[in-house]
Amino acid sequence: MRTAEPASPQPRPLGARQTKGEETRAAILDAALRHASTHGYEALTIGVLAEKMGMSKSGLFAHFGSKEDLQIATLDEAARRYTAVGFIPALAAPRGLKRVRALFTLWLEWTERSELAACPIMAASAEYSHRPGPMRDTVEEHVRRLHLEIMKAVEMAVATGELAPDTQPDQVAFEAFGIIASCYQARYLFHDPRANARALNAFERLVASHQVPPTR
Amino acid sequence: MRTAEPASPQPRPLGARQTKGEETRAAILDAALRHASTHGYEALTIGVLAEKMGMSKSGLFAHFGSKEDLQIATLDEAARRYTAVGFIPALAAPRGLKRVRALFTLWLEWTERSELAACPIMAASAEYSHRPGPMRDTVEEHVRRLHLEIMKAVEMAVATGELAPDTQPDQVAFEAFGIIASCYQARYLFHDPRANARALNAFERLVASHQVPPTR
DNA sequence: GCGTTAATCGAACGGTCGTTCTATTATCCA
DNA sequence: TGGATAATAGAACGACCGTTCGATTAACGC
Repeated sequence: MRTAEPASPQPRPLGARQTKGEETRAAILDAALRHASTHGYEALTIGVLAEKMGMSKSGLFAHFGSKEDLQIATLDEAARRYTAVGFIPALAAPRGLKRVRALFTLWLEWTERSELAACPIMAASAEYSHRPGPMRDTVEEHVRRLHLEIMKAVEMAVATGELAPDTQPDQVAFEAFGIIASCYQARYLFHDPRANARALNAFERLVASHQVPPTR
Repeated sequence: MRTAEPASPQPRPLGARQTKGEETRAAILDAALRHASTHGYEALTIGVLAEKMGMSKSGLFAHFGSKEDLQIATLDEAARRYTAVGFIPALAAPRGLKRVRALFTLWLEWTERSELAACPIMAASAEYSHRPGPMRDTVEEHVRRLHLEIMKAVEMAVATGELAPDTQPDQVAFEAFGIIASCYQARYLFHDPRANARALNAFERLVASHQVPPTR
């Protein structure tokens, strides 16, 4: 399926100036990400992207070994941005419930903060969860990693005594993912202006149900 | 975008035998639904479908006015099946919490009961929620209808006194959708055998949090 | 059974797809 | 600044896309 191997050039020494090629590649991935987040990863065609970038098909193609590599690189770029915009900042919150809350709220907001029309990771999850292949493997890895991070944050909230000791971190992560997914549906399919409020409401009820009861 | 108008033939008088054309069309929609539920609606190409059916492209095409009509007809067929398999049977349960529960569990199971690889409605929701057009409008209508039905069932459970009077039916529906979505992700992306158990667990916690407290 | 209409086929259309070449230009390091 | 190399362009490929059309075959109502 793939051709040669121009896909990922060696990472340059840190701090080195960006090559023209790296610059172009980054610009392509930016356009690809925006396009994929509204039209899906399968709609990432070389021709459309090349026209959007004002360059030739073959010129654009040369930055990636194949269309599949372009798709994967776009998905990886999405994960990189989420990590930078929605995850790392949440680690500034102190361990425990505050960090869990920070993770959730940033997660809700990162799409808008990144000026994307939708969450490109959840979109990829829906698009590829049923289709074996490298794209499915990649998105599974990214989503699984996020799942684990949420579980870790919940575990710490149990350790600090803010959440009940019988809290099941994986169940909490499962339900948190559901709230996010439903929020996206309310936001984008229903154009419901109360989508975020509903999500926050659901999250607070989720947390409250695991908080250590005052009596007993 | 569309050609003539062979799309939907007049509905025959009830009980009349099925025309050869209607039969073929139904068989096409069956194949289309199975294909779309794993590969997405955008992957519903005339050529692939024709080969799957063992007929010519133009022969298949003649049953629909355009590719878009085929996609919409496939989505409508999905909704029709869900209604028959996952919704109507739930109405056999008595009004109140039992019916809410029946709606939820059937909803969880209808995909497997229909031998589909995924829920074609949630898949369509994810695929088109960001893309204006007839497909988006159609899926929005179907999902909205389901949303309303769940709200109605919850309202009845409030009326029977099984759920607290301050229960917000739309919030419950919002969270129920989330649980279903997360279940699908766990099932299909993670291959988590406990996906259904997690979903039922989450649903029971959702219901319990709205049940009338024994004291107070 | 026959005539009419419905259903299907086969070939062809202009387009776009991903990909491969070769040639040309731009960038970068010594 | 020159010479090696990276980046891009252009044309072409075979394949498939959705769609049209005219011819052919099947199904149906009388």
